[in-house]
Amino acid sequence: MPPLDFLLNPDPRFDAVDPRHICCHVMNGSRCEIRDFSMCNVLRGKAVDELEQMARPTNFPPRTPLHEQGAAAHSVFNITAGVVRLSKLLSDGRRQVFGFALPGDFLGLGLPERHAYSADTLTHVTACHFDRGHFKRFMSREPTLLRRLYDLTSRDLAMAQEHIAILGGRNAEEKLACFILGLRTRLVRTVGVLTTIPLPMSRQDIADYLGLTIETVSRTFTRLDREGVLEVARDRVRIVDLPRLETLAAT
Amino acid sequence: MPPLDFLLNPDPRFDAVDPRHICCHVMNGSRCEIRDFSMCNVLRGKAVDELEQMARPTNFPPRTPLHEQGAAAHSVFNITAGVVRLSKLLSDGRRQVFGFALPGDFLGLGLPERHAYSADTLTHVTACHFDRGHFKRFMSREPTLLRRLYDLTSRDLAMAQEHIAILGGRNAEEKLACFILGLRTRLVRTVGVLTTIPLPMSRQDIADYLGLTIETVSRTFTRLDREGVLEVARDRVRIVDLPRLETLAAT
DNA sequence: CGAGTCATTGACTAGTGTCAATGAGTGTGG
DNA sequence: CCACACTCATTGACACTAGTCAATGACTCG
Repeated sequence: MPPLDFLLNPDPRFDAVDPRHICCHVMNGSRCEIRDFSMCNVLRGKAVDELEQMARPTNFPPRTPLHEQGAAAHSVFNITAGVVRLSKLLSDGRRQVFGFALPGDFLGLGLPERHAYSADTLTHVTACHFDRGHFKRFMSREPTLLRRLYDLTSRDLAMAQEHIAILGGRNAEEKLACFILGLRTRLVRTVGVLTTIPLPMSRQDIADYLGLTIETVSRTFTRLDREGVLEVARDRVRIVDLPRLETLAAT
Repeated sequence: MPPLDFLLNPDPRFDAVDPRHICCHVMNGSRCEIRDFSMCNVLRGKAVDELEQMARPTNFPPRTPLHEQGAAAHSVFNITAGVVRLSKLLSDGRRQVFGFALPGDFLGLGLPERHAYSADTLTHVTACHFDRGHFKRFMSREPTLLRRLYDLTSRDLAMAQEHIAILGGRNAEEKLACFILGLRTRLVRTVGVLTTIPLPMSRQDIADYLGLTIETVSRTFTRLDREGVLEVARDRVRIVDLPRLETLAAT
């Protein structure tokens, strides 16, 4: 799947690129692919250069923590490639997955003192790394950026409410349909419309996102496959019957 | 329950009070009870007066809509007394309740073009009503207010994530324990610590908040009552065994 | 090639949902 | 003031979805 290369496999030459011009103007030798929809797209002129000076481009291998729940928050991140799992380990041993951050997503929106949840890479990930203190001060000098982050937080809140509605009263089939279609929608901005949806997360991650068990996720995938709605593989699903999937999701 | 009068029964003489000084300084002839923790508490001097000019104090009887999901958003509200249910009717006929707004809460945080959900009063409610356009312009002139609303939105996002964790993997007993303790915590800022928690919402509302049915809510209340954890009445519960309730909630 | 991880499948169980009847509380009109 | 209708909550019987436990299969990595 060539259009997903960008998402899943950042350029290995990344490390060689001049770090002073990676984040908001130039990346991998060309224009930054995510700037159009990223948090920094409201900045102009000198402010962009200033943000660039602060940005430290960073490369994470798969299954690496960007930050841990409860730890003091020193950093905020802007994801430029790859997929990050946002989750929290609860006191009863269960893990709740809140979502999967994609390129263009900003981690650390509320600028909290301590991270409320953990962020771990599922794929190779490249991200612009900012010192939280520097970023906070920069934000208070730049009301347009503050306004932008406010809107992004509002969007995240709306997404969380969608998530609540999915968890609140749906059966396993409907939950899974919502999950696939939600992922599909969010991938549009980076890779365009897809019929094959990559699943870089494990069945356990999907189960923890939907409030199900891994067995139920597996069985439900199998059933949707048998019924000709999806073609399920370990790391991707192909949408065979979009109308029926949409009927199941029925938001 | 005298300390709950403020929450549930606003002063009937409310309408008679000089409307020019109701919202942020003076209410019911005395200092505004919610200003300390409300969105406007970051404003000083002239800005407070300006906000007051914009605020239209409004009185809503029980079971009245403040706004409907999907409707164009003309207003934002700051709740000064009473309880408001935030919910959304889904396409399958189910109703998802996202939460219950209490005095000091601000409705319309993202300043969206259209309301994403409905807001209906459960009790008598008094609220400062603002024209959305005026408020938006005022906010862009007042970075401290923008910053404050940003923080409030981040707090709402954290609450939504709590809600997700509650819905994600708990049984009915744990969900109900979380609900009661969550309500208790949020009531602290207005009425102080309580052992008797008022329940102005119906069993159906609780069920729709927790992703359960009304029957399961009822049965679970009955069991917690039999086991000596709660004393359940139609419109309130008394916490008899707080430690056991906290064990059940086990966040 | 073997160990290890992750996903699938099956058998059984437990917790909720569904359907239906009863009970309690509230408001209205005679 | 009481009777009635109406709404909401409780309780019971039963069904069914999803969870639990266990075994097998598929894939990856050294």
